[in-house]
This record gives sequence, C-alpha cells and structure tokens, in this order.
Amino acid sequence: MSKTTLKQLAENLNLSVGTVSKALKDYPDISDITKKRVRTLVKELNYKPNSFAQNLRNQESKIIGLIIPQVVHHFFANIILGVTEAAERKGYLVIVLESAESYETEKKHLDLLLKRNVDGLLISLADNTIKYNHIIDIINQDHPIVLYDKISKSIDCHKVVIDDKKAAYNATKFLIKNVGCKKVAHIRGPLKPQTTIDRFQGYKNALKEYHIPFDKSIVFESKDLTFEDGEKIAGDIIKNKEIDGVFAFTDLLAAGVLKGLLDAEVSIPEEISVIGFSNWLLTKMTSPTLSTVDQPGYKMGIQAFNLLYEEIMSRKNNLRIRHRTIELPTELIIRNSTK
Amino acid sequence: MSKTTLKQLAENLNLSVGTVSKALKDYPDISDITKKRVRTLVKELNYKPNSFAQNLRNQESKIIGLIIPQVVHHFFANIILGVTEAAERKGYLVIVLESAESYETEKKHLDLLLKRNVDGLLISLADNTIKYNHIIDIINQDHPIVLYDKISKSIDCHKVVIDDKKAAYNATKFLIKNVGCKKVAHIRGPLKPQTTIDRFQGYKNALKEYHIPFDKSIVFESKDLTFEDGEKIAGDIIKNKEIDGVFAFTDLLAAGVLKGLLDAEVSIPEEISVIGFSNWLLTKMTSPTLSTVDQPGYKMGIQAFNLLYEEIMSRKNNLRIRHRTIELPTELIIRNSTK
DNA sequence: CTGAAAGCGCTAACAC
DNA sequence: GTGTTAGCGCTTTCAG
Repeated sequence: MSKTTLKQLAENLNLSVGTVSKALKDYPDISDITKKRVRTLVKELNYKPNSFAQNLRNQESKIIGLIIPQVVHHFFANIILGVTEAAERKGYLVIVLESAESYETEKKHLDLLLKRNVDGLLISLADNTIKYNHIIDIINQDHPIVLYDKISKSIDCHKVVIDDKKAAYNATKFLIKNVGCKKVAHIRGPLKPQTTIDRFQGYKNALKEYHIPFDKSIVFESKDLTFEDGEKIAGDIIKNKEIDGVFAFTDLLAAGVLKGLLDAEVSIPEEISVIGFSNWLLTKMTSPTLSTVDQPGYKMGIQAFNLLYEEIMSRKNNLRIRHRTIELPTELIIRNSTK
Repeated sequence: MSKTTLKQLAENLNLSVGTVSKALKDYPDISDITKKRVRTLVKELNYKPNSFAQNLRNQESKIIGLIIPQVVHHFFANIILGVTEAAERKGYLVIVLESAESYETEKKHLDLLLKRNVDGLLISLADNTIKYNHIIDIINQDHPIVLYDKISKSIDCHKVVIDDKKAAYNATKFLIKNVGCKKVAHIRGPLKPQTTIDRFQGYKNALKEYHIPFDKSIVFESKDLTFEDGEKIAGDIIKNKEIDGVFAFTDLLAAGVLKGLLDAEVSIPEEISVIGFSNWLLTKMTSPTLSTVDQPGYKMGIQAFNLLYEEIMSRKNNLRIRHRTIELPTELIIRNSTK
C-alpha cells in the first residue's frame, strides 16, 4: 500500500513526470487524450499528491495559524468554527493555539506557527499584551496578519472588530431610556485592552447623552472576568442603594452579579436591571435569563479569514493594499434581567 | 530579509551543507569548534530550518489532526486545550476540525487531514456515525489513530474514555441512597452512541441494585440534547407526580429541565432532585446550581495525545503494540439541585 | 504536444 | 572530521 507518486504514474503511462504533472493541472498544452489517460490511472491507483513536496516546491503550507486568547469561551469557539469553515472553502487548514491571555504565550505560539511556515496569522491580542513589537516585526517580515476582536489601533493591518463603543452605548442607553434606570453601574475589565476601554467609553457616552453625571464610585473593575468576581462585585453594588441598573463587560460577570444579587434577595429586574455582553449560551440559562449584546463570533471568524486570504493573495502578486477595518454589527438581546 | 538556508551558512563558513546540517543536529563526528562556529552564525543570521524541506525529507509533518464533534462545548474545548498542550511538548501542532456530529463531515474532514499527511489522528465519533469502515480503512493504511470519548468497541486502536456506566451508576445511586429518591427518571440521548447506551445502563444498574423496578415510561429520549429540549421534557416530568429525581444525559438538558420545572413552580431540590453530566461552566450558574458528573476533558486530551504519540513512535520503529483503553475517573459534584 | 532538467532545502549514507 | 552525493516528490521553464 505504498503511496503512488507522479513518477509511477508516468512510468505506467510511458509519459514523463512533467507531462503527468501538467495533465493533472489541466495545462492547455496537453492533449485531451493524455489528460484522460492520466486521470483514469489516477483514480485506479488512488494517487494523492504528496503535500510535502508541493509545499516545498510552492513555498506555501496552505495552513494558517489562529491565536485565541481563551478557547473555553463561547465567542471564541464560534470564531474557530467560522475561521475553519471559511478556510476550508479556500483549501486552507487551521492550527489553533491559545495564548491564555498571556503576552509570553502569545509570543511563543506565534513563533511556533511561523517556524512551521503558516501562510498567514489570525490574532486576537491577549489581555496583557501591551507592547506590539512582536506583531509588527512579523508584519515587517512580510507575513500576512489579520487582527480580530482584540486589536490594537497602532498596528497597521486588516482588522475585524465589533463597534464596542456603540454596542456599550446602546446597552447603557437601553437601561436609561427604555428601562428608566437613574443610576447605572458599570463593571469594566482590566485597564489596558481596547475592548475594555471602548465599552467603558460607550457607557460614559450614553450617560452624557442623557445628562446623567458620571460617578466613578459605581464603576467596578474586574481583574479576571470570572463568575465569582461578578458575585463579589454584587456585594459592592448592594451597598449603594441607588443603583438600579448594571452594564457588565461580559456575560460571565453579569451572571455572577445576577447570582450575587439574587442571593442577597434583590429582585431582578424589579429592583436592578442587568445587561451582559457576548450572548453566551449561558445567558439563556440563568434565572432570570440575561439580557446581553450579541457578538457575532461565527461571522467574525469568516470575515477575518476572508481578509487574511485577500492579504495572502495580494502579497503573492506583490501588491500592497490599503488596510481596512471591518466593523460587524452587534445586536442588543433583551431577555428577563431587564425591566 | 530573505530566509537563510543551510547553503548560505555553509558558504559563509567555508563548510559543506552536510557538515553544517550535522553540526546543528549535534552529530558526534563533528568537532566542537565547528559546532560552535555554526551555532554562532545561526544566531547571527537568525537561521530557521525550512520545515517544508524537513517534512519532505523525513516524510512527517509533526502535525496531528483532531476531530471534535462540537467545538462549542465546554468539555470539547478542554479536550482541545489538553491535546494541544501535550502535543506542543513533543513538538507537534494540532489541526482541529469539527464533524458537527455528522458522519459525512467526519469522513470529509478525515480525508482532508490525511491529504495533508498528518502524523496521526485523534477522533471522537459523531453521534450519527454508525459504520466504522472509514476509520478502519485508515488504520489499515497504517495511520496512527486514537479514539477518545465517543468511541466504538469494534475498532481496534488505543482509546481513552470515561467509565460512563459507572459514572451514571454513581449519580443514580446518589439520588436513591443519599437523597432518598423513590422514583428516578432518566433523560437519555439518541439511541446509537456508546455513551448514551452506557449511561442508560448505569442508571438501570443502580435501580436494580436498590430493587427499584425499571419503568420505561420515565425514561425520556432527547434527540438533540438542547436546553430547549430539556425544558420541554420538564413538562412531561411534571405529569408524573411520583418522580422525585432526574438523572440527565448532559448538563444542557439538565439545565433545561431545571428551568422548565422552576417555571412550573416545582421547587428544587425539595420536590425533585436533578443531576446532570459533564460539569460545564453553566452548572455553577443555574439557580439552584446544578449537581453533575465531572468529565475531565483537559486530562483526557493529554492522555489521548500521549497514546497517539506512543502509537506514532511504535510504528516508526515497526513495532506493533497491544492496544489499550484508558478509563479516566469521573467525580460526582454535588451542588444545590440535589437534596 | 511532450520530454528533459533544474531546483525547492534538507538529511544521511558513504567516501575520503 | 569533513565533503560528496543521492534523493524526498513536485512544479515549471525551456527545448524540441
């Protein structure tokens, strides 16, 4: 059951290796008869081109690398799906590596991927990545890169994001305008990442628009974005009796808040309305179900790959294209945690 | 910034390509001085071996394929993590592809992976895979394969599983013995997969041990294992006033049941105790929190890779080893959905 | 329309 | 100790 090679096909057909190769690639200068002979023998011997040889010859792996901050995460799992599906359509396979939100791991994994000659890289930055030289170096070495979701504005490449600012603005606005909240608290993520900054900004913008004074004391910071952190912060929220709405940076936090408030006998949404972010599966399972912002992971994955593909192709043709940033729309999903 | 090759190193040092190659591989017949010269130049020119050429020469990709039935699934996300980490330690990278529980997709994806000459395959069977020829063929073509989680007993290869029967037995036993349930219902998955069969069997075994007659009418079948399905089945459960315990095939179903029961004003765990399966993140977030069986995805991923590695190595040395099935222990996690 | 030949970059057996 | 050489299997240019 040893692998059949071009050479074997050639010998079988009394042709040269080159001719067989061209026949398979449907070159116009090969006769139809030859092409047919080749194709039937290919089926008969179940010939599969040796991808190693193709890779070496073409200097491309038809593999891309995908860096994910957290695999165990509904949103990112959907990213994986979107990317692999889009990639598959173009004949690419995907190697997924997790940075675990660590700058060091991110660097290490990018290096691993590059050593294997991936044709391009899809990266969402780790929360504690605050220098971008490692990324910029890779771009300067002429590797196609697309940033998605957690990006940095200071890196010049294609990007695909959601409009965090607007999404946060809409969520906060909903609490103020539709629910009628007078005092909306915000739970933000760690200081640095752009997403944290943008959602915080959106929150502030909504307050401003409705002439509600910004109150620093009701902006809570969660370091690790866990359910337990949410529960803990619920304790702080209760202390301020005026708070009647909470916009949390992510669903996990929001779910923790929900739990913490309920355990303290606060009724939701009657006393406090809560909105999360991401539309995880769990938002349908909390009691009450959680209002949230839908973050389209699957679509983002597809877009990210398509941009990368564009970049790969343009580099192949030695074109340099202007880099775009695609913003995907989000949707406010209203469930039972908001009045 | 063009890539440095062995040849360039050789020219720079007035050595032959072969010598440089051997120096890098630390062959004993190369002098220390030469090795040092080579190594310093390697650093200076930032030489990286061309993996394409290495692959072609060694006929190995140092990549393995991982087939996952559902990426958006806490357990399987942990599998990905475990596999990639273990693989990385041995210098392997991982390509993840989802079968989406479809036999056709599973076959297609295996084919894709094989075309790319992956060095081995880690497979969890799709729910609707009921013929195994595609897998057996691959094994006969001498490709290393390890099955994990959803396996088939009729395939001869290394496997890593949990003892579903025992886990289900323990969960049911807990409901009977510790909680004191008299009438425990079971929600099973689709008919075919081994996991469904085993968990159902474990449930029955526990009943038998405690001399509780098996009652077919309180075994409900969920086709798609969704939250919504669980909610629906809750409706059926309520109709039988005697039911005081539920053992569900998976957490998502159990969470749905919880919600359905609560919506119908059944108090949990006072009137009915519920146990799920898998220990998803969401089990900590339902109200009440959900008792469940912890399924160690991360560990299973590590074990699965290690078995595959063993298989790869033994084939390299033309050894044929006896295939083992590793059973990982599960743990009953008791939270607030059980009395 | 087909064949010959070079070469992608590396490894390892063999020669000196 | 080091160099030489023969591939690994494929693609593509050039010659005929």
